[in-house]
Amino acid sequence: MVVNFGVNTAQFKETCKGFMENTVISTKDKILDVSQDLIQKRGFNAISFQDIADLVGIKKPSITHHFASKEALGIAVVQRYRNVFSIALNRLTNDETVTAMQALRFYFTPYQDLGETGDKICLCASLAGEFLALPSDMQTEVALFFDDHLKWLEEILAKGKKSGEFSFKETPEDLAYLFIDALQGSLIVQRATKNFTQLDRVIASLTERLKS
Amino acid sequence: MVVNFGVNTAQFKETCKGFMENTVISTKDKILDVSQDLIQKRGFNAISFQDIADLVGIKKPSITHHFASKEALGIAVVQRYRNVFSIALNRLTNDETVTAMQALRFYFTPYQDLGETGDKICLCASLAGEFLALPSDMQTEVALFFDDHLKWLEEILAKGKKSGEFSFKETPEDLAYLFIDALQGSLIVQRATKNFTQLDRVIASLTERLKS
DNA sequence: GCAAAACTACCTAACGTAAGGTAGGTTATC
DNA sequence: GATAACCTACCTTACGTTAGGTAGTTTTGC
Repeated sequence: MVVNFGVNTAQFKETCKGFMENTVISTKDKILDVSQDLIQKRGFNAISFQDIADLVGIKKPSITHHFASKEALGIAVVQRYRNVFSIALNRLTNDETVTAMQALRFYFTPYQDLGETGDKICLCASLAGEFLALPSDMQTEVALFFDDHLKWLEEILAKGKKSGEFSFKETPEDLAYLFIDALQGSLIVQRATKNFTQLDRVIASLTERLKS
Repeated sequence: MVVNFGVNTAQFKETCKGFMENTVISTKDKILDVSQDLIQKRGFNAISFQDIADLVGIKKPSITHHFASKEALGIAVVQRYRNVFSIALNRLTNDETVTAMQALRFYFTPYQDLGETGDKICLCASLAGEFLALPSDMQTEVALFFDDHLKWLEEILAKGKKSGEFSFKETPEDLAYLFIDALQGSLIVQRATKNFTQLDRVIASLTERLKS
């Protein structure tokens, strides 16, 4: 199972091109991929149409042909990102054979993938960092991302507690807050301090405490 | 004891003006205060000299008289921020009468103050979110902030564990990671989701686990 | 079946605005 | 009268966006 959480879809498809026929990446998708990548690295306000165009290999005004404005592009990037997670996470909760711990371990993998890049954080964490400088429709999308994830985490933690798989004192809701905050915070801080063992240690801390 | 962690120094002094004579806030300090405030709300790349000048009540080029460049201003803001913490945190570790839990509770207060504003996050978390879009000397300052705090937290946690005040399985270093990541992440996420109980619940979770 | 029409995906050129920054003059203070 | 603090005026660069045009492809009408 693959979750596009920082991993470039276009890049991925490009790699597979030799094996998968008819897998042509549209310019529109390339723009989305490049934009997401740049936002995860530098943020929304620090990137320009020129940066994106250069990496895609088109001219600056051509972006406007696919996305009416920078805000529209930003919204499309976040919506796609939310959607990829929505599909993957729903699949997990609907699968009866997946234990709560397995689901949780799967949830960690995109964070771990991002951590390994050394220069990217979660798209929505990047946007949340400059939240008040975002167009309001983008703010809404970012907020929905966190709502989705908090709800999912709460469900999984409650499921694990009910089945006896997990043991913890807090409410599942409160523990969901701790999980997402620590994971997102970890990616942000470790990119700055360049101690890339930090995320793994935080994940170890978080999971260790589910057993007590 | 007051820590300037988001609370505007100039504003504070202005309030006290009637009671404290000779407390004149220099324009330079006002620029620093306003800049810090704006960065915590919107980030570094989304603010301009014009924004700062308007709030300080001077004209745009006058900022250049006090700070040679935007980068120089940014560095000065972070250095002052780091310094305020350095003084307050050192005072705590040097005071033998302060328990580890008291020190930790004090460490939480600036985060709680920020949480109550509803629109501000930690200066260095804001900057870390757009880390790769920052001038490299600013990156260095931001990294030092996290290094300072991680070191302090590790010390306090180790002290509390040694004295039997705290009980936890992880190393103090690993727990320090969890603490700072969860605190910083919490401010970022709750500003977006607008559920402002989040930080307090995370703090409760973190401290609860020191007793087990 | 095929020309006309419409659409898609780009391009070049240029717009108005705002950014950070500079030069040099004016005002206030000791 | 020197120095600091601030101003006006302006520069260059870059931004998002618009206008208008050109291929090439697809759809339509007879």
